[in-house]
Amino acid sequence: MKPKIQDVAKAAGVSPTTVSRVLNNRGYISQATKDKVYDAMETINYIPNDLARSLYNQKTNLIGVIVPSTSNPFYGELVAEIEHACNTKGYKVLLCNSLHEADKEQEYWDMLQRNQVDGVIVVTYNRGLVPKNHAAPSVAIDHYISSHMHVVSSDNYQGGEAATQELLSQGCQKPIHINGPLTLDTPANLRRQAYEDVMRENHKDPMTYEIPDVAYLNINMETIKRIFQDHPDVDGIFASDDLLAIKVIQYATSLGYSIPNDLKVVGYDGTDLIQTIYPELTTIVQPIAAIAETSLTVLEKQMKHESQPEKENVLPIQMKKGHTT
Amino acid sequence: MKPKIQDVAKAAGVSPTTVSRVLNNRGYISQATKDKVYDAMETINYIPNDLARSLYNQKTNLIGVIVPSTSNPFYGELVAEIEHACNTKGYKVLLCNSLHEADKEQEYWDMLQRNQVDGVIVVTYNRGLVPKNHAAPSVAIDHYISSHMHVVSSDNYQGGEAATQELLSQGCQKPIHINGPLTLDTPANLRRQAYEDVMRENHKDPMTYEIPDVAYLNINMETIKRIFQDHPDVDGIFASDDLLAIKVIQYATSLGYSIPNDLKVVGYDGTDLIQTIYPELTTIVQPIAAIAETSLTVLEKQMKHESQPEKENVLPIQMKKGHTT
DNA sequence: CTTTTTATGTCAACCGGTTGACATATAGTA
DNA sequence: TACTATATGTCAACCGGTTGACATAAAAAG
Repeated sequence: MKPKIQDVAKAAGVSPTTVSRVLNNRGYISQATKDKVYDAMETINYIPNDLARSLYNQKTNLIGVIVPSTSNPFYGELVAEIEHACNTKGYKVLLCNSLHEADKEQEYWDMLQRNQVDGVIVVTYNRGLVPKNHAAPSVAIDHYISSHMHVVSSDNYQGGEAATQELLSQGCQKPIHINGPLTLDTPANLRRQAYEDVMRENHKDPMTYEIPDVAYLNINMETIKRIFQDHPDVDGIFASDDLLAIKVIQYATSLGYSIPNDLKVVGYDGTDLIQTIYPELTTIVQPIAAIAETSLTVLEKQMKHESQPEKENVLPIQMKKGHTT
Repeated sequence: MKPKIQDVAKAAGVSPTTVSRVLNNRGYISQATKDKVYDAMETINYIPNDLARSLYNQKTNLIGVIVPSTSNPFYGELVAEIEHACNTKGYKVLLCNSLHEADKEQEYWDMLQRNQVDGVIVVTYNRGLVPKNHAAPSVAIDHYISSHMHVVSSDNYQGGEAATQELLSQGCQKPIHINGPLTLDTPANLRRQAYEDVMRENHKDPMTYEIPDVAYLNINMETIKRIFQDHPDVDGIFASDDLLAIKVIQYATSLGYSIPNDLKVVGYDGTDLIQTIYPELTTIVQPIAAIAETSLTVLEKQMKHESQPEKENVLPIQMKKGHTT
């Protein structure tokens, strides 16, 4: 049997209460006793049971994180940053990959609640899933999950502006925007809005294509092909994520387009990974670490009830100019 | 206050024991009572407390997963597959990113034990860290952590053979191997061994370079530069992972080498991501999903004590021929 | 030589759910 | 009618650690 506090007490020749006092730094304890207790814990290999502690304390230090999938580099990096931020502050991460499936998201929410998580960070696509009785602090990254949930995102409008202006300033006459499904109510739609606004400001007709499927890596090449069929004279593309941008570049290159001479391409996300293996890509860099930290801060504010966090937290993006524009 | 079993009992007009019986399908319960109980749970928004359950049951259904970082696509995909396998079988994943730091790994092991995880899946680099008293089932992926820990890996020797033979069969006279730090005691070193064996069988001198640092994405370009300085006539490179292979290709291209005419390159890992954005890369594909599933199976066998799992589980690799060889 | 402060022990309740033992009552069956 | 299977209740112990109340005693301070 695993040693418990009783065993430590016996080994150290003190009472269980004293052991608990040592462990929680409560009341008066002499250094000698502390040493005895720690020695005893060492010799009998005592490991505190956080389950029991959490049950009594009504605090688990668990944070649930729901993302589509860590196999996508953006979410992989985001999760790594969230986990890092959590670890720094003593929280532990329960990881959930929703795979864009609504029922999975729902199951994960329930699971996290059953496990008494102190908070939930969610990057997910399906609205209205959050149980109405969900009392745990929660924050959504880049998505409007429900009207009363806090949101952290990067400045998608600014990003859309920067991308579009980059294409125009590089001389594109007919830049096209490709985005994900607009049925999703996400701040990322502001990227498209910004594109359209900038185009109109420049007296150009915005032209957008929509990728119907959000399934990861299952990028619908049909849409990309259609763009080049419809507009062989396209000279600029603003893709709503880097993978899409790379797919566009590959397809365009296969058609004989020279990048950036015939066609300029801007991506979005700017993960370390893509920047490493595709450094030539011009892209809008999201502040992933800052998003992670801000999300946790928002959660903590909710937990401590001390100050009401901002409903919407928007973080600045950066443009990273490569050789594709 | 969150509703508890007592509240459900009151709302349903039954005893707490009956509610528990309904929840755990124990003893005799009439359908009518079941319905009453479920209805009551619904109306008062009851959510079972898994902490309390786990405490009594001595089973948390938590699996600890320690990887260097999910920001690396290989680990990102591996974690996604592990989480998926766990979810399918009712386990939950506590995620730990060790960042290759020994003390972090140690802390995570301790944390996982305090949280009473049912098992640990670890992909880590530092030997001898596992607490001697670590009783929880555990399995290492691709690394020999301690002499008595079970290991799951892909067939690294076969992978090394396949990669080297591919280069030779494509006419390389002087293929060079680049690998990670050999101080790490990992089955991945078999890749190098296989390379050396195949070279000798073909009466060639093996030539290997070692990347000193394991820090992610912090690939030491110095080593790559040195290879081309030392051997401008190099005509084949077998890199021990895809990112390294891509870096080599980029550098070689910048020097004016034409791939695959002047230089052929084989990578390793074959993640979906790299296959998507760099489909031209010839690489050795690790069976990531199978590794994840096997690891969990090994853990489960240990948990159930029913059958002793194999000490070492080696899964077959596949070569994916692209246009870089 | 009191009065505090420090140090430790005993005991029981509690966190929320589970389970075995035992009691009781109704419905179905031999 | 007697027997059994079904259905539900009461009660207490337990999982492992925490905490408040209270007692006691030695050391430090006045």
